[in-house]
Amino acid sequence: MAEDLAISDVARVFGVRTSAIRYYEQIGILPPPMRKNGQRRYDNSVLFRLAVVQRAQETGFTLEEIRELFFGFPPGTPPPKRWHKLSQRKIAELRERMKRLKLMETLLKRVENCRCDALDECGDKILGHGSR
Amino acid sequence: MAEDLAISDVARVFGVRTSAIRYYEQIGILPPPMRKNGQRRYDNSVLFRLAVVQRAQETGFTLEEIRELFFGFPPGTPPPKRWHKLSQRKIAELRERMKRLKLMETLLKRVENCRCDALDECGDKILGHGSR
DNA sequence: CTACGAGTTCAAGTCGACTTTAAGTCAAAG
DNA sequence: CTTTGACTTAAAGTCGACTTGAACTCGTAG
Repeated sequence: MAEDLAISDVARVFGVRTSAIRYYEQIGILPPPMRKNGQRRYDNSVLFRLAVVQRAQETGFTLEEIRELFFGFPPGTPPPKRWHKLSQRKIAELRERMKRLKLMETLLKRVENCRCDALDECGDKILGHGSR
Repeated sequence: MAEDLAISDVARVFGVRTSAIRYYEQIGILPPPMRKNGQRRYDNSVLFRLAVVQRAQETGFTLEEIRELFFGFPPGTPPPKRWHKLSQRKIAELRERMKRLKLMETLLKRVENCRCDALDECGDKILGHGSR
């Protein structure tokens, strides 16, 4: 297995800039790695860690929440429990956002059928007949 | 009808701070109103304009796009045509975001059933069995 | 020896939509 | 006359996730 990765190697694997890796270290999401001549050298454990980080990001977690995932629980708390707690919150958030997106879509469709002459009048009508 | 509104009146009607009104003027979304003793005085046309702005915002347009809506078309372009052009883009964006949200939800649910011991291993599994 | 590329640090910049702050003006009330 | 409250301006601050820039150090190639 690959050991002794330079920061640029790690960055390349995940398609991010080296500055992002340093940033993650700075905010405490990646542990400070060992150094060779002052330069960071990573072993492949960082790859797994970054995989979790990236997937969690795609899944909609902020970096703050991701830190919580790693360090916000008493040591020994099993991962499923950790994920579970954060997921609950997140899923609720997602549902909320979905609802708002759907509302937007309806509004946009309604506005597409609008036939008024003045923009301001137009907005007034939409506003007047809004769904709440 | 109400004329000669102070900035605080306008702000109160729309539930925003006066600073927001000045900001809209600054970025060219509201026209500079007349002044009385150096202070802004609005007539009610600003109310219609702001109604459009607010509704457009709720609907997911950025202020930049809203300016485009007002000023980005040859004079005389009817409102429906204006809305139509922007809506097309926006609806596409919305669909894209919806898809991503749904993906997130599936991922979260999958991770809830995860039973691994180490967070890193856990992420690895999710990553390895990701849907793309 | 010198240049090169890749690494380092710390501070500052970016984006969007505002807000906050500091310092000043004005009219009405006490 | 002084205070109060609402207004004015320009500039700086906020949030999140980074990026960019300046100035510096390394080991290696020519």
